[in-house]
Amino acid sequence: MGHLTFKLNEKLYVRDPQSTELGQKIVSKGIEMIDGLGFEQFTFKKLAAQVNSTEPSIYRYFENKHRLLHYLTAWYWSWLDYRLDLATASLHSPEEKLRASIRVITEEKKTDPSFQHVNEEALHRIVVNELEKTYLTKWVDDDNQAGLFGGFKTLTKKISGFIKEVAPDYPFPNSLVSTILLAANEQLFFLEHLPTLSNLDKRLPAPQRHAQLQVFIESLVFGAIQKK
Amino acid sequence: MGHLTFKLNEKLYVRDPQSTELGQKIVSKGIEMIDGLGFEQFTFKKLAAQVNSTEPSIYRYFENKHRLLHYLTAWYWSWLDYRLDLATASLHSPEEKLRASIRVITEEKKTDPSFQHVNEEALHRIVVNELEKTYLTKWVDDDNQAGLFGGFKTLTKKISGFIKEVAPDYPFPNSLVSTILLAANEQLFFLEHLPTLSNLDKRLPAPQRHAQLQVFIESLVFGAIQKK
DNA sequence: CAAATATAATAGTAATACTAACATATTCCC
DNA sequence: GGGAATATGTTAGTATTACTATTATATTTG
Repeated sequence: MGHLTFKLNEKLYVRDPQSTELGQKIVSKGIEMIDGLGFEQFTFKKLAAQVNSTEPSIYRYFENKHRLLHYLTAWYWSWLDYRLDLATASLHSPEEKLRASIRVITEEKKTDPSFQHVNEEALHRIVVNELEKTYLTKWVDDDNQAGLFGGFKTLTKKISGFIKEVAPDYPFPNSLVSTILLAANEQLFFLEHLPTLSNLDKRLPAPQRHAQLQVFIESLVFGAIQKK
Repeated sequence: MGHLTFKLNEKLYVRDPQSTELGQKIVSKGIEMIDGLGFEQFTFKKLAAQVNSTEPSIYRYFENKHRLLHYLTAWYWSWLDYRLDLATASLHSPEEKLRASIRVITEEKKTDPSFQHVNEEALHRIVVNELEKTYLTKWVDDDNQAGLFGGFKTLTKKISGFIKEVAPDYPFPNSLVSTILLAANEQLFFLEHLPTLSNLDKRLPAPQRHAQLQVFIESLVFGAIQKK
C-alpha cells in the first residue's frame, strides 16, 4: 500500500512535494481543500493553516495555486495512463484495447491503495470541476511550452493509437479522443448541476450511471469510426 | 442594420444594458476588452476607464463581471438560436435540419449587421475561451435556479428535438448535443493552443478549418445515431 | 561540529472586488 | 416651468488575495 509514485514534469513544482513530509501534506490536504472549497475559494493561506505551516513555506513547493492545480491534474492523467496500461496489458486486439480505454475513462473512480497521500475520488471531482482552469488562462502557451500538459497529451496519443489501428482511415482520432476525455467529465458535471443537458439518470446508483456514461461514450467513438 | 434585439433573462443584469447608451457601451466595450485581455485580467475598473465612466456606474448594470460574462454568453446562445431558426426555417426533413444545425454550430462566426453594439467575432472568441467559467463556479446551482443557462438549454433542446426525430431510439440526444456544442469550441481552442489534441489543420485558411470541424462533428452525431 | 538546508515568523505591498454616501445632471410629467 | 424621479458621477473606503522580503530557528548531513 502506497508504494508507487509517478515521475511528473519538474516544471510543475518548485520543490518536489513527494520528497518531504510537508510536500506530501500540501498535496493531500490541497486535494481535500480544493475539493471542499472549490478552486477559487481555496487559498495558500487557508492551506497553510491546515498543514500547520505558513504561506511562504507553501510557495517553496508551488509557484502558485494554479501550478498546484496543474500538478494535481497531471497526476490524475498519469494515474489514468497507469490504469489504462493495467487494463490493456493482457489484451490483444486494438478494438478490445479501445473498449477497455473507454471503460477506464468512464468508470467510477475509487481510491487506489497503491498511492498514499492521494484521494483519487476527491481528485476526480476536482478534475470534473476544475480541469478547464488549467488551460483557459493567459498562460496556456507558456504552460504548454513548459510541458505541463504532457500527461493529457500522452493519454490522448495512446488511445488515439488504438483508434488508428481499428480505423486507419478515420481522419480525426486525436479530436475524437480529446473530445471524449472532456465529455466524460462534462457529462458527470451536467448530471450533477444541469441535468437537462444530459441523459444520464441521477436517480440510478453510481455504478449504473457510469455504465450509461460508458455506453454514451462508446456510441460516440464506435459510431464515429463506424464499428458497432 | 442594428434593428434587432434579444429579450434576455432579467436576472442577467441589474439594469437592462440595452436600455441606455452607457449600458450599450458597457456591453460593446466589455466584449472588446474581455476578448483582448482575457476574463481574469478584465476588471470593471478598466472597463469604466474605457467607457468614460466609473466603477459604481457599471455595478448599476451588472452585479459583477461574472454576471456580465453570463450576459454575453446568453446573448451568444440566443444569437445561435436565431441563426438556427433562419437556417432551418425552409427545411423540411429533420435530418436536413440536424445537418443545418451542425453547420450553424461549426461555421465561422462573422459580424452580424442585424445587431449593433455586438462584435460577434470577438464574442465567439470569448465563448471559446471563457464559456466554461460561467458554470464552473460555486454559484452554478443558484445561477441555474435563476435561469441563467436558459439559452444554452433552449438550443440544446431544439437540436436534440431534431435528433429525436431522426433517431427516436438513440438514448442520449441531450448528452450528444451538449457534447458537440462544447466540443466545437474546444477543438477551436486546441487548434490554437494545444494542436496535438486536434486533427484540424492550422495551416488551412479559416473556411476550410471550419469545414473540417463540421465534418468532425458530423462524424460524431451521425455516427452515434447511425445515419451516414 | 560546522555547514547546508528546510521551515517558521513577521511584516508588508499592489491589486481586486466590491460598497457607501453624497453630489450633480438630465428627463419626465403635471 | 418647476419639482420629482432617475441616471450618472465623485470620492473614499474595506476586506481579501496573491504574492515577496527578511530574518530567525530548527534539522539534517557530511
